[in-house]
Amino acid sequence: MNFRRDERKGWSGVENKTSSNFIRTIVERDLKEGRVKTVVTRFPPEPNGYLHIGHARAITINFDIAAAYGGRTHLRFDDTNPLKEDVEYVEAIKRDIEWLGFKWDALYFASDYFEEIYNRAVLLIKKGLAYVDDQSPEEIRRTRGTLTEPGIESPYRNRSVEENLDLFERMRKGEFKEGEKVLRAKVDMKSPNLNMRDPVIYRIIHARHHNTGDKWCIYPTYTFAHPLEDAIEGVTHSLCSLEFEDQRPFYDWVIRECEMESQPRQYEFAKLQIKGAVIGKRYIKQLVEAGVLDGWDDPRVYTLCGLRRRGYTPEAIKAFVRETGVSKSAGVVDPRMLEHFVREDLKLKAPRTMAVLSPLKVVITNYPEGQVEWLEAENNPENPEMGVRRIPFSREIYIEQDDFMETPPPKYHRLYPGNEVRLKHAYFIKCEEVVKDEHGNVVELRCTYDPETKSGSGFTGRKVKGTIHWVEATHAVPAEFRLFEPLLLDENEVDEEPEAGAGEDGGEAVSAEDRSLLSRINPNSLRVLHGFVEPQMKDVEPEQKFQFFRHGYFNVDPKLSAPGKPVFNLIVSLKSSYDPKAANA
RNA sequence: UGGGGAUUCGCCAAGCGGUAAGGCAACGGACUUUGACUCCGUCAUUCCCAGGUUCGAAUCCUGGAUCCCCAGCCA
Repeated sequence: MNFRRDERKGWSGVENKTSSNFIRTIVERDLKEGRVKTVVTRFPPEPNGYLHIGHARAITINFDIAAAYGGRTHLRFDDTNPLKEDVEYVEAIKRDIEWLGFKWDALYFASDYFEEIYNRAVLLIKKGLAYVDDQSPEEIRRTRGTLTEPGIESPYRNRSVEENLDLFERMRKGEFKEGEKVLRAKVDMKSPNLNMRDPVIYRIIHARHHNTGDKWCIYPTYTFAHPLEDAIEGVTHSLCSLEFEDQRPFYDWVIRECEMESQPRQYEFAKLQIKGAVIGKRYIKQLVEAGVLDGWDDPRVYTLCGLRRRGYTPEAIKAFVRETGVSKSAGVVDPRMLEHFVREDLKLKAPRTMAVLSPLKVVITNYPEGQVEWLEAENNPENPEMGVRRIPFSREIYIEQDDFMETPPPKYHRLYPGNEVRLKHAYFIKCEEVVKDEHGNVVELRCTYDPETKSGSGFTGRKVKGTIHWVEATHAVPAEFRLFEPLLLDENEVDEEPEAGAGEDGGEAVSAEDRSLLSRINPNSLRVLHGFVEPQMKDVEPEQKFQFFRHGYFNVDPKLSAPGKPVFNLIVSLKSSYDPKAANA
């Protein structure tokens, strides 16, 4: 075995690879042809919620592309709608990006550009390419046409430049009510692309903005603001998801007609979907309110704070996201791929320790009463640099209930009456007697040990098929274990917001979909067990990660764990080729 | 009878006219004081379908099929 650091993989064992993709191909071409000198990308979240694994992918793609070609990546809060945004989210988003390990080269707010964006709108008006429309939202919708029919031009479409300028300025001054007037780009009401049918580029919102306060009461729409934001910052490659493809012609129109010096280009890639993942804001909110989840950071949910609390590492998330690639075909990834990367990352990082999740008492009848010996145990056989620890052994220990069967199926090589197994780091023990309560439940095992078989003694007299873990009873630290299964019974990802229907944003109306979501919840998505861990685990730190021998990787829950009262979240179980069902069959 | 995209192994995904990378999963086997890890082996004569061009096509052309997105003063 080689424990030296692998340059490509680092200590985590997670490879930092990135394969070829269509965006890299484009960037390389742009660099080669000289269209672009320095690659500039951006991650532009709206501060209206918590980041999830899909964002982690967008973040990684943007930072990786820039890093690969010596460029820069900006973090830009796309805060053009004061109704939805809050500083709480800007802080949470920054924290999550930093946790992932990315450093933005610059941080901006779209709202910092409001004056500039306003001036570009004025330019459009002066060029006869934008007009103030007095139609109501309903009228605008009705006259937009349909997918197959062209739209109808607004009666206000041909107002004079002077009138438009005056009206737009008065909009800014707050002379009108919300919905009374909007500024529209004058493009083509007959375009087969609905986004070109005179899109609204400014609307009136009398609300306090988290960044600009009450300075503005008109706000640019995404459609208009985004290309300008990109151009102002000198973004060269504006990467977004597939649903914005239809938006690209207008994006280019804005850059051109607003006479922006910088010429960013938009490219779209498919969003990442994970089978069974719950990431939708509305759903999580609903499940928190219903008491199913205990917050945005519930370990069963794929928000970054949830994954973090569960115990997923940034390295694992990034490796996963990179392995997943970038393409234009919308696929659904198997969550086992993510699991693979945490196991891979934690393999060398996480100390091994023994934890009994469902204890069964074992008395070693031939071991002297009152005697305690301290055995040496390696902390990570795959990474000897992690050293050793001492663990107590005595007459009474706990083993896992699953590691004993009174009438075992074939090929069961754990404990059963008359069988001998090895206690990890300790001795062979043999089950001599089964103690039951009045209901016939097994409550205790009486075993004998063989002093000859002590671990490390070099004993080769005979072999046993099974090695099981255990915790010495008198030094055992009580601990809580939280085991997770997929949140949903079926495997469809829940990400997009459902049709708002009666309850617009934040509305409380319960739709049929909402009800059906509750009925899809896996009742076993959370199981809480109470067992024991080794004595040195008493003073464990939040977010410390361990491999519980023969179980899996666990994370110290930062919310629920308390000094002396550790609570562990199952990150991912170890793989296993042992199938109890098959064995029973 | 609108427009824009997609379609390569069970799942992601390279490939860009020269004869199908890789990862996940799965399945054999070796090793094993984790039924883990590791190791070794297997896993697309075929790229949605049908024609065509070419010495040669997953890659080019023609026609068709299926799926996704777009009618917010959301982003």
